[in-house]
Amino acid sequence: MIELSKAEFAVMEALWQGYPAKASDIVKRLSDDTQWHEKTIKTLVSRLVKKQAVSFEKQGREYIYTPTIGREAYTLKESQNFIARLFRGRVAPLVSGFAKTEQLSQQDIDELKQIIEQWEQKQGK
Amino acid sequence: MIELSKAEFAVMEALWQGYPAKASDIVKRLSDDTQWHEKTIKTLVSRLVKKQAVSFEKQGREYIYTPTIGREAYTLKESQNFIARLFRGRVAPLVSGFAKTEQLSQQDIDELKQIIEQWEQKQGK
DNA sequence: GAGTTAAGATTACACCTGTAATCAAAAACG
DNA sequence: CGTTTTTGATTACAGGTGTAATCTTAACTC
Repeated sequence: MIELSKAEFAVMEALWQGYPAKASDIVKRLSDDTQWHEKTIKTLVSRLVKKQAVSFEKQGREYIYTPTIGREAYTLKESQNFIARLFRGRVAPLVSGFAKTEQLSQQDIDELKQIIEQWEQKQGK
Repeated sequence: MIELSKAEFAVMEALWQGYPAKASDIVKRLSDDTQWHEKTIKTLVSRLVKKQAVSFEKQGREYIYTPTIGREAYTLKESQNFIARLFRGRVAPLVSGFAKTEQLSQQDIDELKQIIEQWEQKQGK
């Protein structure tokens, strides 16, 4: 699997926001959230290209970048790894921790209920 | 917050299994799961001491190590960070990913139900 | 066309990580 | 006691990461 550092992931987020995108677009989007220097961002983009998390096409003197992996797929993989490492693969203990520290919103609860319902639907035949 | 690398976390796991513990105990426990050289483990323990994730007391020529942070507290913090970074702080989207890829067990569902019930109890006054 | 930009490529550099090997000293062994 | 062992301390070293600065070169600007 492709491994992304935190900074690299942040750049991917900017790209996932809309692609294909020019480096300057990515820089612009990231300036909203970070103080990163343009050079820093370009470095990160290069590393993403090298890792093949991002592909590009030349257009004039600029490149147009496109993510090669989807956000959903990536975050799912990462989540699996994380949950495997910290909670032996089971997601409930994590949610439990959130519950104990009052970090579940009504919205979370509603969504969890729906997830359960769907799960039981599929299960129940 | 104290930040642990993956290898350091694995050492903490071994220590959390039972403490205070001698280095040799930690080494023994880790041999079950890893191929790490004793020297490697000692290095990691030293780093943990430096990071103040672990304290020690001298006993003869050995040290007796004790974690300064609890597993629950640490994994909760880590989870919060993780969920904040990947899912804007909301836990449901993670669970949803697991559901979609059929990684929820009956046990998970049962536990989630219970979490919800308790949440509503507390909420409902 | 000559000079100026500006984009990506290359280089930099300190700190973190994984993964030990070597060193110093105290303890155990005979 | 002198020797061997074993423990923690110190040193090592390559690859990853955050955070840019410098270099090259193709593309605009006049």
